[in-house]
Amino acid sequence: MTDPTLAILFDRLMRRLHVSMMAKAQEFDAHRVGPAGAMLLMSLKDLGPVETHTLVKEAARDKSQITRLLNTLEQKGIIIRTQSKRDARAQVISLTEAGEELVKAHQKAVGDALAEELAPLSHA
Amino acid sequence: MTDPTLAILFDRLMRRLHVSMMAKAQEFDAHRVGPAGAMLLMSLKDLGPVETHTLVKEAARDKSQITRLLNTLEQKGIIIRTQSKRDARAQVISLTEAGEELVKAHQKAVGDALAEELAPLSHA
DNA sequence: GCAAATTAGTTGATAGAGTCAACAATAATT
DNA sequence: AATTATTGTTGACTCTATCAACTAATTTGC
Repeated sequence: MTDPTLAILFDRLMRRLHVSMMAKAQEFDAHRVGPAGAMLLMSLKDLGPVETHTLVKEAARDKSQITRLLNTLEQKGIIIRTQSKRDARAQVISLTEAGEELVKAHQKAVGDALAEELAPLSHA
Repeated sequence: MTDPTLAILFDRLMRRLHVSMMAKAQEFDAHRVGPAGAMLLMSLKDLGPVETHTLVKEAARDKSQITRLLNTLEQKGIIIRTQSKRDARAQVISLTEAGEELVKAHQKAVGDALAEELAPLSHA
């Protein structure tokens, strides 16, 4: 068994990160994808074009939620869905150019915010 | 700037923890306080009896939500609110005996789940 | 000591995220 | 070939988050 207060620390960290990001959202979140969208985009950036079910596992969210997130991202021209050649049921999700731009901004913002939040904890 | 993928890892960890806890909830969450309630109880256990605003800062949640969480916990006999002597506006929140029992079970469950989730990551 | 500003906590309204079950289409199993 | 599992979508519902307004009490600044 691990110290359960670790979970509290992580929870608090993520919460602070969340509010910190929301506070500065207008600076980088031009397309208003929100924190959930940002996480998904960053995963997509790391993984490269992948099928939806891979994103479901990666993001540890319900598949229904991923569907809906992808819908809004697609409408905004941030990702595109293409038929998978391997599996006729599946779709391959890719970042558009606009998506690539956006995800860079998000990565920077998250990285900066994380650094801010972690700084006071780094000696603990 | 810190590596933003760290945020994805934390997010995923907390999400997995969440589903893991929900899956086994009937084993320990007799009062059905849910994940949010569990976190609050564990904070309260760590801090000892404190005024509400301290919990607000600790949990990094909106105060309105803390109020509502405390309402349900109070109704279930898990916490009690007493007038603060220091400040007539404030209340001191304490765990009842039932609360103490419950929080121990939660701490164990969170600790175990965390250990499970961290195990495969420990060499990364 | 008193008006103005701040803080503690509650309530209401609304939006967002999570969960769960059902479903159609395709793929894998045996 | 028939059964079973997987992929992704939709609908319904609950839970969580956010924001503004409000009362009451406390600090602050003059």
